Formats: sequence, C-alpha cells, structure tokens
Amino acid sequence: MRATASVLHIDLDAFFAAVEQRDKPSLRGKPVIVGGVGGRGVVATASYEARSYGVRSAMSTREARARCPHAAFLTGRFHAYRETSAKVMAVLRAASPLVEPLSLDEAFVDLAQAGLPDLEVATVVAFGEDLRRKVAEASGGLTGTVGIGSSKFIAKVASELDKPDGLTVVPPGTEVALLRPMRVSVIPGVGPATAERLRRAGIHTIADLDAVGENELVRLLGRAQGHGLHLLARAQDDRPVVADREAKSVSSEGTYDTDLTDRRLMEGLLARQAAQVGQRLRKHGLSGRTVTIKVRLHDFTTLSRSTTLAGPTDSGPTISRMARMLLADLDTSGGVRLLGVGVSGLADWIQDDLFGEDTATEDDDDVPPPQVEATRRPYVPGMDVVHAQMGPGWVWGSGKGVVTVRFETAETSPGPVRSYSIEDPSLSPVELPSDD
DNA sequence: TCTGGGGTCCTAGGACCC
DNA sequence: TCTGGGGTCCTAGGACCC
Repeated sequence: MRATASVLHIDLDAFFAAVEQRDKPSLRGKPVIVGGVGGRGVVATASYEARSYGVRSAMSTREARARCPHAAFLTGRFHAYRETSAKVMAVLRAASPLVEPLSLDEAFVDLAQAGLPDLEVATVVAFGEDLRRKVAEASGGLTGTVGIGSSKFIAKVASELDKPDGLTVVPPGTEVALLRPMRVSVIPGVGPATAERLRRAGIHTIADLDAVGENELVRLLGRAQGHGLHLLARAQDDRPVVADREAKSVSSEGTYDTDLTDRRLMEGLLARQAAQVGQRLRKHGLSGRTVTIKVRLHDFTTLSRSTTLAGPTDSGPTISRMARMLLADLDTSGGVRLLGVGVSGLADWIQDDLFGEDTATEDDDDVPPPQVEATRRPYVPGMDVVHAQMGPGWVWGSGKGVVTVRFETAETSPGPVRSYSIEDPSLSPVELPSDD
C-alpha cells in the first residue's frame, strides 16, 4: 500500500454491448445482450437496459431470453472490440507509461509515473476525470468507471462503487474503514467456492476475515490464498503495476450444441483448433512444449490430458497429432459437449536475453560448461526442430560455433536442414548442407 | 438440453536428481 | 539393510477473472 492514491483502475461500462450500441444507433437505449446465441450460449455482456431485467454476465442465453425476450441478442464482433480497446489503451499509455491491461475493457494505470505535479486527492481526481473524457473521445463515446487508491486492490474495489460512468477515489488512510463492512466476495479471487467455505466458518465480511488469524485462513483455504486474504483484509497490497505481461498459454475450444460421439469428428474438430492455435502462436512469435486437450463430458465433468515435447512447437499438424494421441486415452462414449486444445510452456525466440545464465555448477563436472548461449532459437515458421547438433554432442541453444538443425512438420518429414552460427544473435542460416 | 471462451494461478502427488 | 530432505519438472484438477 502506498502513501498516496496513485493507482488507477478503469473499467469500460458494459463494453461489448456499448460498442454495439455505438455502431448501431437503433440499439441505443435498448436492451442489448452480447454472447453465445446457440443452445448452450451464455451472456458475455448485457447493456444496462438489459441488466434492469435481471440479465447478468455468465447467465445462460436461454435464461436471458426468458427474462428479456425483446432484447437484441448478438454474437460478439471481437474485431471491433479489439480495435476499440487498442484505442483506449493508447489513451491510457499516453497518460502514463506504466499501464497494465487486465482484459479488453480493464486496466491499471500507475499515476506515480504519470508526471503529475503531486499526488494529492484533488490532483488525481482531476486526472481521472480528464482520462475519462479522453477515453470517451477516442472510443466514439464509450464511458468508463474509474477507481483510484493506494493499491491495485483498493483501486479495483473503488471502481465498483460508482458504476456506470463514475469515479471514486479512496483517500489514503481510509482504506481499512471502507473495507471492513464489505462482504468478502468483493475481494478479487473470492468466488462462489471460497465465499461458501468462509461462510461456513462464519466469515461474511472483511472485518470477520481480519478477526480470524492468518493460520486459520491458511488452514481453511491453503497457503497462498490464506496468506493473500489475510493481507488484503488489512488493505495490505504491494503488488506493482506491471506493463507487458507475457502470455503463458494459447488455446482454442468449442462447446457444441449437441454432444459429440463420433471420434473421427472429434479428431477433425481438434485438428481445426490445433491449426488455429498454431497460427496464433506464429503470429505472436511464440512456441510451446506442452500440449493440453480439454474434454467436457455430457455430465459437465471436465478432463484434461497433457504431454510435453522435447522442444517447442508452433506447428498446427504437430499440435493436432499430440491432441489426437491424448484423446485416444479417454472414454468419450457418453458424449462430449466441449473440446479444446492449448499450448503452454511458451518459449519466445524474438526477445530472449542476449546472454543466458551460465548453467554450470560445481556438481556438473562431467559436462563442459557452455561458453556461448544462443540468443534466439532456430526457427522456420510452422516447423519443429527435431534435431539440433553441434560439435561432439547434442545442443539446444548453447555451445559455440555452428549448430545444425533439422526441421519437420507432420507432412514434411524429414524437413529442411539448416545450419546456424551460434554467435550470430539473429540465428540466421549460414549454409544449407544436404540432409542426412 | 442449466452452465462460453480466453486466460491466470494454485495444489498435490510422483519422478528424478543431488 | 533402511531411510534424508530439497529442488525441479511434469501431470491433473479446480477456482477464479473478464
């Protein structure tokens, strides 16, 4: 917790629905519901007009139709949302260099980096109001709600207090008094399951949370969450605003209107998802070693199976092959409502450190320590490295001299062989010897 | 015909290594 | 001749967020 109210949280109001109303004037002032329109769809965002009928995010579209039959039901236009989000984030980044997006419609802004003359309450409020004006201007009239406080937690809680189109600042020193009467569920990270556990222990408010000891919370909820909640109950939160957080996984999944029973069809759907995951990995210059499939059965039981490759891949056919293998181990005879595939353990060959750590330790006396660390992984778009060799032994990104790499995909086996100079920071090919 | 899709983080057990 | 801990990696599942 800082001594000043210098963390700002902004949340765009009913974002997806607001973009639709912006782009289609006939929808303005009317209930608009964006989400899945199929038999198993859920609501992503409801406009405030729709919320007055009791429609909420994550509600099934079926129920939303029952509550508000005359609403406009729309599937998302994510291109438009991403485009608008980018404009808003640009406004935030122009206001402060330190911006942490949480999603398309939410971000933290560090005001300590914004070059303000001071961080008095009046100053940050004026800044927040100005920011809201600029966001509306850049987004074609979208409103956002702002919260400002001495930590991420307080800023986020504050932004919930005056929705929509509002601003709340929590003056430093008043945090604990604000929090104490609030229900535990206002804390981000306390969802239905945690709230229920706490309720059973007689803990309803943040004051209750503060009254039980840290040991008791750890016993109830586990080490990380128990410790975290103990701190938050006292408004103790030192988490920094972090720009440019890197992706940890990429995935694609789908829920089908009728349960799947045909394995060939499932494999085909997985192949399509794998291709999409590969495409998105390549687009962002990423590849990953762990392939995971997700299978939701007819009774909503959710299974996952994963496997880790020797080297990273961004190839759709490879991901698909692994996914098919993982699916083969599962009994899907009762029917499958959801299938998905993802890649994690992401490596990144565009922004690797110039020189990695020397990994040799005193116990590693049988292997000579690497002298040079490669700066990027050898890369051919859509292909896997299946073998990399340098000098006397196998090498992966470290060593000295020239490394020979064989690539392949599912269809192209063996693929091209290329040699790279490992001192060359770009890892560009230096020659193309014949395959062996 | 209750219950999306894209993510993040945590836990727990087993393998394996020193 | 019975028995260590610590660390890391991997897998599966679950809670949670927007």
